[in-house]
Amino acid sequence: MGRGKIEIKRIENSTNRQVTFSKRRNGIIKKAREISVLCDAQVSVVIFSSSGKMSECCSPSTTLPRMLEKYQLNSGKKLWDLKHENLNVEIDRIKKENDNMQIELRHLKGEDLNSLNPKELNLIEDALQNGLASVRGKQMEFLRKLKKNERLLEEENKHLTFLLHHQELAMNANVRELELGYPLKDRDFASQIPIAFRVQPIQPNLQENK
Amino acid sequence: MGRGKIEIKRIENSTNRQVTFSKRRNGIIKKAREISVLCDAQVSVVIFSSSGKMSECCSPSTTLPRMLEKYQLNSGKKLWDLKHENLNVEIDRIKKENDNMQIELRHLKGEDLNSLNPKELNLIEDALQNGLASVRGKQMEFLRKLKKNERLLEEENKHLTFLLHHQELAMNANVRELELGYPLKDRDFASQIPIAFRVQPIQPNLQENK
DNA sequence: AACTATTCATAAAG
DNA sequence: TCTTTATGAATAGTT
Repeated sequence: MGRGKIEIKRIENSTNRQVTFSKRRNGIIKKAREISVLCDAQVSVVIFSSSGKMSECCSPSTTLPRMLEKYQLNSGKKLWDLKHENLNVEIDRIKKENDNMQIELRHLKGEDLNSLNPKELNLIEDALQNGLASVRGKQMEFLRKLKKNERLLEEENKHLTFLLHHQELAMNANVRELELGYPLKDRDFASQIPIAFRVQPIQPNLQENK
Repeated sequence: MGRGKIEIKRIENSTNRQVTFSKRRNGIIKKAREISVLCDAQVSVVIFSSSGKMSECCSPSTTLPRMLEKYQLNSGKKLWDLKHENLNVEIDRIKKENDNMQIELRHLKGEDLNSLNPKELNLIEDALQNGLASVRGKQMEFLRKLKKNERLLEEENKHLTFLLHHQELAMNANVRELELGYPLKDRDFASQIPIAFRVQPIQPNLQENK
């Protein structure tokens, strides 16, 4: 169809190839639409050009996924089930792992022990003792840290209290001096000291961890 | 194309429809092959007739699954990923469960305790103590069962020994009687007693479980 | 992208 | 279903 017959083999001229592709692709898609209307058929066409550009066409009465579902049913070939298979295998693997851990956890919590023999019980006992030792070690560590912290804060508190006391004494002496020297001037100097710098009661907000 | 132009609408005559389907389907598949060769394109055609019969055609350079993979990449549309999605969600769910259990297990075994606060440590300590109590309870149960069993076996042994002893005495008396009555006949009656019925030393093959 | 000579596809009939 | 055949459609090469 055209000015002369052509041989069905790859068109070497790139431009020609591209043009022919475009024409024939349109032709195929048109034909696909026609058969689907004329013959009540379901058609799916997917075409990739050599440059990777995609064209597709699917009968309006269906969708590509539905077509492919039917395809699998009809041909027995698997299109995506291979991937499913892999995922299912993975799921099974993890589930098994899960079950094993679940059992181990239950045993460590002292559940479902009836199926175990004395040797297995001993292993679990050892694991529990080790765990307990570690946990208690960590607790002791915490306790030591807290106590050390408490001690440091107490010392700092003592020091601050001492400083405050001295400052107060010095200030009182100063005020008295001012009162003697300039009885009516700059009298409320103390009230100009910001609240934050006044003496506060010691309230170490620490909790003992027993 | 043919004896007169046709309108593109469903062919009502069933036979005609079928014939036209067959012809046009062949035409489309031929065209698909041609474009794939001429233009170095990848083509996939899937056609279902109204009666459900399937035809397909795919460029020899590829496969339908690969085409569909490319299709998804290209179009962003999901063909089978909906199912994958579900499986992946399931996998994630189980993996998360797995991770949580793994962490719990490690904590119970006294590992990775640094990230825990004292309250959490206490909870783990409690769990370990409960577990230990249960395990030891079960071990004690075992021990009691074994000891009880041992006692029963010992008693049975004593009883059997007693019976054997008496039987032996009775037998000896009998033999003597026989020797006196019939000095030379049926003399080795004792040697005819099967080995299994002879007295055996008590060997309780029990292990103490400490 | 449009044109056109030619081949191809196919509708209808056998 | 297969073949034939007249005719419209598709398209290769050209502009």
